[in-house]
Amino acid sequence: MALRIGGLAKRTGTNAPTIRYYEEIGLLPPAGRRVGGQRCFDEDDVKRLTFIRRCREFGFPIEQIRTLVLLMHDPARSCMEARDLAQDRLEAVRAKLVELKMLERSIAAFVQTCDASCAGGPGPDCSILEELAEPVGFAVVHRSSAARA
Amino acid sequence: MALRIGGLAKRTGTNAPTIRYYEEIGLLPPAGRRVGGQRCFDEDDVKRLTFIRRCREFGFPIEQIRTLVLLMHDPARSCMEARDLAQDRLEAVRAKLVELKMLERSIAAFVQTCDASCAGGPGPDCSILEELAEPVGFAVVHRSSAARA
DNA sequence: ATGGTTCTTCAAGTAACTTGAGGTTCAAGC
DNA sequence: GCTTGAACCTCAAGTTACTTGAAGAACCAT
Repeated sequence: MALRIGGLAKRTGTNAPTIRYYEEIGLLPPAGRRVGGQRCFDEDDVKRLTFIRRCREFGFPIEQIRTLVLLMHDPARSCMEARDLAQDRLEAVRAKLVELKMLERSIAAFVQTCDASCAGGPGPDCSILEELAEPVGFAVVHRSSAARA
Repeated sequence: MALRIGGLAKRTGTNAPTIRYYEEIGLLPPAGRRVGGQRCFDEDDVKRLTFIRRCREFGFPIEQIRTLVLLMHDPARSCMEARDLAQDRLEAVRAKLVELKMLERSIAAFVQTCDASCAGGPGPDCSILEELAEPVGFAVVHRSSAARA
């Protein structure tokens, strides 16, 4: 059952140096060692690292994860505090979603306009890059594309 | 018309140190100076920096922006190459959107479950944090929440 | 025992800035 | 003309979350 670092890495989708890094910053406890000095891990480590990686995917900064990990060991007060952290993250994620959707539209419009106006070969009249530099509002959309959308 | 760094910062929504940083790394050309040594900028600088910031909002890494800026000065070959860069970005943004949507669902479910099971006060039976550590697939959803969704 | 993979530590590098220290210049008021 | 405070200057170091590289030790299969 005892995993070496590469095994833990594979199980959790983490790079080995990242695992050492987490240990170094105290996000993971100092790993046990075999005779030769190599780290060894067990299923609890898999769980803990899985939790950490999932939180990272969720966009939690490391310091918040540290808090969560501490809260996990104090079950009496953990739940609502964790909930509040998660609520914050949720709002951040939703804001990011809105931004990204706007972004997607803008870039898609850019690409389409490019295809439409430059497909026949690049000419000196390609003004799309110029337009990107126009300081008008947020949306960066070619006029013809804006009309279409 | 001649702006100082603070004016350019305001016009483009950039911090002044960031502008200096861009100059340092050659993303902006060395700015002209007044008698006392302060940088001065003109409308062209506003355009260029606006372009750069917009690209950053789009998630372009600086090195790609450097390429784009160079392409802008070679109009004969710029358009399709810029299009291809934008296409790459578009795909990255779309992938990120998918990830974020999954994330949003997961966190929302977490918060809801928390509200439902812990609202009456924290008890030793709150296992939500435990579940986050379960290495089952990507979605981190309480079983009851998963059933609802 | 030998070779290839995996591990070890330590140091430095990465992106894209931000922050701080310590000093100069500018614009305005008196 | 002088002073004051904001805005500016340079240079250096700090930030986040890792990644990469060097040089060597350990493990495992043949």
